[in-house]
Amino acid sequence: MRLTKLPLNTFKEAPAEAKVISHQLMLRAGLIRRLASGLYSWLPLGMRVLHKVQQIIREEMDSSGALELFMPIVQSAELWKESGRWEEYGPELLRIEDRHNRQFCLGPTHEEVITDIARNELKSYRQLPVNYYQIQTKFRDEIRPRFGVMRAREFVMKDAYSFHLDEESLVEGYQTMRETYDRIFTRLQLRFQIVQADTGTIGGNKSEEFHVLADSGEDTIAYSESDGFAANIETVPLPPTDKPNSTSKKDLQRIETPNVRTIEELCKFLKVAPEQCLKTLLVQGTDTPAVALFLRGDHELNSLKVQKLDAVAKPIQMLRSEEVQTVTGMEPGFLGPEGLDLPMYADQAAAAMSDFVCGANEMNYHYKNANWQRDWRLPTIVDLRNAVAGDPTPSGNSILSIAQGIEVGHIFQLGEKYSAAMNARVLDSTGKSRVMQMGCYGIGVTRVVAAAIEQNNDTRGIIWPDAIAPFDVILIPINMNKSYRVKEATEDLYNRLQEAGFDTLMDDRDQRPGVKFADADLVGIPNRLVIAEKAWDQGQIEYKSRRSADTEMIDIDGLIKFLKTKRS
RNA sequence: CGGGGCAUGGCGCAGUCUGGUAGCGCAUCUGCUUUGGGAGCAGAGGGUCGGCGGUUCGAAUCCGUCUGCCCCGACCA
Repeated sequence: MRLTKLPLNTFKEAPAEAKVISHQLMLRAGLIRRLASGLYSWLPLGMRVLHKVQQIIREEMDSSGALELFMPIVQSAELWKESGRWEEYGPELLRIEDRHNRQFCLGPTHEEVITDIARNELKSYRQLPVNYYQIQTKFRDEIRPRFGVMRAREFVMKDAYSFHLDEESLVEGYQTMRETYDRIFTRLQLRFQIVQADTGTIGGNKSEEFHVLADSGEDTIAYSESDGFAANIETVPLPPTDKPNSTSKKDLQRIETPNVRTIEELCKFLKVAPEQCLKTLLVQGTDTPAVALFLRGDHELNSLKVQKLDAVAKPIQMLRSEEVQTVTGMEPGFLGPEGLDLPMYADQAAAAMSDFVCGANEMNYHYKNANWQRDWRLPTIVDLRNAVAGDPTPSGNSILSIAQGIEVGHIFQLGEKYSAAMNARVLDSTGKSRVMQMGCYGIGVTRVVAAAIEQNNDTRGIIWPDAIAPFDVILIPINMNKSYRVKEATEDLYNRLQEAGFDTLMDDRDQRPGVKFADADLVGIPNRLVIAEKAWDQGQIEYKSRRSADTEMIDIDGLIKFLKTKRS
């Protein structure tokens, strides 16, 4: 590709709307443009990257034995009613009507459609197992799209669905996909981690997520290398802690704390650590206006764990400030265990506290040196919090570390959730009709691009992994317009590189070298060749890897061979 | 949806408090010079100041309202 044939607008400054580095760089380098909130166009340069990612995914899916197909984005409401998700899915499902007032939705995922296909096409156990996949646009009307393509409303996803006669086959198929994903993300040259996960709205039994490790990731992962354990933090169970010794000699003190509402303010005001504070949260109850939850001040509520409590209404909802007032007569910020006539649950760590600080259930007052049992009945003790660094692993053999991750893949053993609801059956070898077992497997294709940039960038711009770079090599001629020899050499080199199978970009623009270098760095092409008269006359060319700071001189004769060693 | 902020040429911003007919940098176009890390000079084009309504002799600026976007919380590939 000649740069004079590729309209490329790069920006020195990132648009103000972009906050994370991948979003900024994708806009600056001219990969994507925003149409509306959560909707992005992919420009030609970005499209090349997207294609390379898709190509790798296709190759690995195909070689795993999966079969590619293509399903509509627009799906009929009947199918969704059949699976029960028309009601279940909520406002994230964009519902539309056609001219005949028939109801449709934009597919956020394709379980319903594929199950419909499967029940029509698959009749016999002899046809199983089957794994269908597609690379398609999905639409989810996210409450808050953000970070550009990383959490867009419209995005490209590779989704695969496997069908099996029995659970054993499902587990086998799942394992194959797990290995396939491992190969895909390895080929994409991403640093990733497989973690145990919750199944969320998709449903099913077992599921694992593939996370690209990056500080900007929205998910938190707890792991221990020595223990071989990794899980999404929301799923990590925590072992019981020791019970408090209720033999404290300190007296309960009531202290005036004017306008001190948050744990942070409380710590500053009373000069105590968050670990000594008790946090009281009110969530909506199933049969009661509220349920009180107690956590240690430095801990975070784990909403999945909370939702397992029967007394808590699902989905979990924190009481709003006014609701807290109606229920307790108190503003949140001064809540505590004192005299609360509500179902109460204490996290294990909160229950183990002694001589703690907590709200006095009276405006502008807190208690100090509070103790369970002596001062108030100890609530039901449950596991309510997120793990933090230093917590034990479930095996108890090691200690957890915490990292941020971007979820780029998710694999599920769905079981019979959809096949049973939609009556997808086959005959087994005895002629008996059986509900098929299903697995489903997703990769966020557009998200992978953003994740790759999050992991690979510097102050100058993107540093593409070789496997997904829009071009392998960029040619930068110096003074091409003045020097006929440079022009000729560049053209010649361009042809030779293309023939040798390198995706080559030739910067034939009439620009100063500085501009070309800056754009090459910003766009992040892995290999750069500079053609200058003097060196060329000596049979040499300057090479620089995007990843390294230094240049080296290469003999032109050995150039192609040299570049091949650079290609992984 | 709740809380906070922003909206001025393609991008980044100033001007708004204190009303007087729109400006800077980058980008774009033309010419000359320049040519190894985002060049210099000279010139040019491009804005109903997010929309609507009001106050005023006069509104980017004041008031009302709507819309869009960004950030913080619940969703997810």
